[in-house]
Amino acid sequence: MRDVARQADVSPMTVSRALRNDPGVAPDKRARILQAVALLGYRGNHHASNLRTGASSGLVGVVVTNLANPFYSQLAIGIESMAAEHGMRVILANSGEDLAKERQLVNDFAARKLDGIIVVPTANEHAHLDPAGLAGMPVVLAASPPVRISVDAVLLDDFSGTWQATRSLIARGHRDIGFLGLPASTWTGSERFRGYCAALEESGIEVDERYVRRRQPDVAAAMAVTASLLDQDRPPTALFTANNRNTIGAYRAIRGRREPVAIAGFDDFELADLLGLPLTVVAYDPEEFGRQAAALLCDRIENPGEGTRAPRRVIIPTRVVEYGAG
Amino acid sequence: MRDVARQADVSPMTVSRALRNDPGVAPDKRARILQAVALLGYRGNHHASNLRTGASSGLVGVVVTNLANPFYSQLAIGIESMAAEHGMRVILANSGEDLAKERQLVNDFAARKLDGIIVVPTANEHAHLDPAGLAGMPVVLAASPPVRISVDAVLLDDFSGTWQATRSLIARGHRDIGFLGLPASTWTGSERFRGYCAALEESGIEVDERYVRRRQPDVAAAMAVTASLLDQDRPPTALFTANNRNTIGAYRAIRGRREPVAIAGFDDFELADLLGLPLTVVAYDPEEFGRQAAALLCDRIENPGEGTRAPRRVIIPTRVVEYGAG
DNA sequence: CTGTTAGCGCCTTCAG
DNA sequence: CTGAAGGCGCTAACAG
Repeated sequence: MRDVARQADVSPMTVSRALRNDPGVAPDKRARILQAVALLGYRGNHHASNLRTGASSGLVGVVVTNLANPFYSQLAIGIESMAAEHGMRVILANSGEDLAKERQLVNDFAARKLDGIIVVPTANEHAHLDPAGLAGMPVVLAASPPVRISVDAVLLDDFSGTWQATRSLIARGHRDIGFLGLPASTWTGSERFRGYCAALEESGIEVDERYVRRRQPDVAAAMAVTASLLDQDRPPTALFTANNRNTIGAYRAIRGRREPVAIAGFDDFELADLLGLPLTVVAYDPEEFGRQAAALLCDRIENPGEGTRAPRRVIIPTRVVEYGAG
Repeated sequence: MRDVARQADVSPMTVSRALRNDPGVAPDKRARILQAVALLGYRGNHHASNLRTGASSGLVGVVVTNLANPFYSQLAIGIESMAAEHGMRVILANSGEDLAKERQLVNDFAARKLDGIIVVPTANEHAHLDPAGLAGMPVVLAASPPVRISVDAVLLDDFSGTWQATRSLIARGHRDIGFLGLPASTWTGSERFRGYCAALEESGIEVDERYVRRRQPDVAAAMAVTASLLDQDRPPTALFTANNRNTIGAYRAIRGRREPVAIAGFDDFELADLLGLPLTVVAYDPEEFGRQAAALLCDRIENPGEGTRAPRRVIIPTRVVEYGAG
């Protein structure tokens, strides 16, 4: 900056002002300065500027559990687009469902003085996500409500989406319905199981633990587990699958079989309508989910005064979509 | 930091050293310092530290053209994973195929003093991507070779992948083969068209411009264009589709029709094997693509001395996969 | 092993 | 409208 000042024959102070579009710089000097900047290829230093102003870094951190799941990529896309509308950029990181890594990422983000973070928590342990311990950095949780901390959250309508989709299986005459779920300790895992149980109960069907599985982290595992479900005595005639990985795995396991098995699953996905099996999905807009999370966060960032305002919850609606046999 | 120093009854310098795990701090003082840090909830300031050391920010920037295309999300996943192995984080941004936005993003990244950037260029104008104009910040291009600048690049084997896939259509007796391409000015668009032409030529088939289309940015457009291709006199009996968006759009347009149309397309995608049509795809590993790009970049970052070393090119191999009729 | 001094590049403040 | 002085939080380089 000194070099630019010398080149333009003004003081560094004037350069600083010109570059920030401060009103009150003589047009001719401004022109000289801009020319000098171009000539020297000068580029400001955000670190120095942020250090002095203590100003925002213009960065939002995002921590998700599994980027390989298209749901999380789409979430990231939604966050990125809303953040861009607020002039912010997104730092993306993957916790891989590892609580220690999540903690480390959050701490790193706080040290970088990010303006805020959006986290899909891996576990129910949220103490490290309390803004009070993060220099007041706003936090928004996605897909899981806060536990013993007070922050905004965006959630899906897990319970009633699952409930309705399971009902639609029952309405088609199924009574032996398998459940390919998520770990019971997670919010989505538990809410979706609750929805499944509620639908069975209201029709007087008992939940049979022989039909319930909860440990299928990827498509291959879901395939294997589906096969084992169907190979037992009196196998289920239908399945509820708790996310898109399970739906696709179940579909792959079923398609080679003689006896038809109906599927209802959480998450819509591209080409779901073309699978050539009757398929019910609990659909919602994952990008909108991300946009809502970013909107909550940007609001907190832009209105820091109201930091003590009650935490908000946004519920993303779901709808049940029936795909025909193609 | 002063507060911590006072609390621990040492000088700020010692705190600084302790926090950076400098060897040569008495264990008892170190313990006192860590305790004080915990008590006060102190957190270092990256901006100040970076300002002083001029050191790396530990951040890699990524600019892609269209995050909504799963190819780019997977690319980002690969970059994120390799960057994480090198202790770096990723800032993700979307240019939306807008050159002005790409320029702005790159400039912003340079001002933030990122350690390096990976860019999927929107156009053939690359002057703004020259490290010489970016304070020496390393740049790696993805999916497009550098034009009039000297930087590393990771490319797909666009030409021969397309050539082979088109040949496989010809081998099955097709001679009227449509081409759903990408804009001719892009590298991938041009290379894939070249591969298509080469395959036709070697079999003595003339390229018929009536069968060639290049402006289908999304699935809906690809569907509409496919319908118009097939509704002309003497419609093509097969199609080569230049990316996954076009393949899926073409598939959707074709499946309701009476006369069968074969498809070969660039990009593999989930569920491609289940579409119930014979489908040939040019497959490769998009995450590996991202990992290779990040590896090139991290190498440049970690070995800055050799900045003048000749630019490298990594070609990601493709293979042709034939999916049966399901 | 520890503290002192000085300054990274910028911006707030105040005096011309 | 412009410039001089000083300091944001941290850490090299040196001196004890």
